Amino acid sequence: MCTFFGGDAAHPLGLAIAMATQRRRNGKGIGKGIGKANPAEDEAVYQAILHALLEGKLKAGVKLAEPPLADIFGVSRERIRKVLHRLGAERRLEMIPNRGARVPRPTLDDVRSVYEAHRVLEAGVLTQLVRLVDEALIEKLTAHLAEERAAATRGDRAASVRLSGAFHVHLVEALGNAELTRFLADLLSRSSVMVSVYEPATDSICAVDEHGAIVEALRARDVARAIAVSREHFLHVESRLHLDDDPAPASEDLTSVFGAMKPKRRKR
Amino acid sequence: MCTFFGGDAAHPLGLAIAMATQRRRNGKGIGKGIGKANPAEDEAVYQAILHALLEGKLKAGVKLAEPPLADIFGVSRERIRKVLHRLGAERRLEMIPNRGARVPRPTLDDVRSVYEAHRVLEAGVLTQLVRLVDEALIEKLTAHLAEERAAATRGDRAASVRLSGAFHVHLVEALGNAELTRFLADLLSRSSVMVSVYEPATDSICAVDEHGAIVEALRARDVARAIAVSREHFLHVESRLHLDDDPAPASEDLTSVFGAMKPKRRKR
DNA sequence: TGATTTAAAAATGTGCACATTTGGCATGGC
DNA sequence: GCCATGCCAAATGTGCACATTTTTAAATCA
Repeated sequence: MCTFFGGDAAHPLGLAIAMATQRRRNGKGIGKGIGKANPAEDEAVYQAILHALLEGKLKAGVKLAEPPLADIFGVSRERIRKVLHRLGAERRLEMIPNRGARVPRPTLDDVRSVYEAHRVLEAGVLTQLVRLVDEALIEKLTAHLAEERAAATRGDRAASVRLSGAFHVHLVEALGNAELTRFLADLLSRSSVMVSVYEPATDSICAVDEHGAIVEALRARDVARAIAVSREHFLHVESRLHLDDDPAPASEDLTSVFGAMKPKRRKR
Repeated sequence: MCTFFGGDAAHPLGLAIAMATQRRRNGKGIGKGIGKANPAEDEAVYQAILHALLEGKLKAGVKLAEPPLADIFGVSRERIRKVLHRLGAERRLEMIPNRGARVPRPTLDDVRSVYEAHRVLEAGVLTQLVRLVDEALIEKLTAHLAEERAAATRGDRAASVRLSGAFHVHLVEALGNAELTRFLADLLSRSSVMVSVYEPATDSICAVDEHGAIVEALRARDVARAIAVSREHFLHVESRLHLDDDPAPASEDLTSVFGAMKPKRRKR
């Protein structure tokens, strides 16, 4: 059932390969010449790893060593190092001193914690939203519901998952508060990593009706009902969480994960 | 009125100076000798700068250049650099490419956004809390109220400010959700920086009664009332926000801010 | 054979030497 | 007198050469 996934738009992978190819080859000989200023390069590597993480291509527990990544992306090791530490600061990677970076292996409690946080947050959001709700918002949400339903009947599971998460994003964004929006995005990105372990997205769509009930309560400006429905919705999702029995050895081969990008040179 | 300030306990400044003094002096001559592994050193510098930020010693807009900081703390520039970038990733410092780090200068809207986020979050927290509230929690909160009142009558403004923030921390912590607790801590730390610009803490205590009303509503398990009171409380605070007319040139002298710590050697 | 020790290889962490960029200041032109 | 331009000092960014630590493998011993 509904695994919430943040709605990222552009896929900067193409950008990554473009920048990787255009790297200069400097004679490594005597020439001490160095400092190259390319801020886009950092960003491209960052986005590539982040996307691999969000798309679940990087399985939980996988080690992200610096040398192979530097080789794959065709950049210096410190470049990789900086990105890895940044992802660690954002709590998207687990950094252990002297032992490198790993994709976090969340416990079941961690997952529950994230879902509960989302549930509590949305209760607050709805409380505030009933004060601001207008026809335009209702229409927007209704249109979104139609999209969800369409994807569901069409059997497009990927779209269903995406739209299901987007619904909740629409709710917070309606408040127009950057802090709250960021917080939700944080929760969603974290939950997306968990999918690979506790895949709650086994059976198909079930959320559309519940989402519709929330919109209905909003239209009626019935705070209590909106919160109650939202709560039930989340508890419903949480109850479906289960440990994936077959941990799936998790392909340790980073090259296959980032294989799409063409580095200066591969392994040799 | 009540400026919320996260309840930090230990003051790792002593630690910082201790580590600064015990730094080795290596002959800077030919000896290429290098790599020293001291994880506590990073942490000490990080905590020192963070605390200066949270305590408002670093005024908004101040430039945090690497060389002087490296000199003050007696560590290498890259050490400082790493810490600065980390603080930037946490959005506590404003990082501009090729132009270094500055203490952020939040707009009035930024401040309002933070307070609004706290307000919305607390609405959600209270919604969940009325389901879990028990005698133990009520007693704990009541005891806290007594502390607040004591500090107020005693005229201890610093304690009042600290306890006022701690009250809201107690509320989220009661849920036992790490994500939510972290989010609140984030909001509080951000608002503390804003105090230096829009000091909302001009007049003394006013929150104790409002805090008491929240506890009262919790005891009665009256969600609507709890949220309403909380909301009023926050709006009350927000309404007192005002732009500080006299921006106070902001002592650009970093040495005076971090003067407490004894480096290997000062300016010379 | 299995567990322990030891040595080699790989990976992480850090200071340093640069290159690049920015900011300030003086000089010169209008 | 004021703005534009060029130059110089300072600050930021980055690759590299190490040291340190961890991990892997081999070798030794019980």
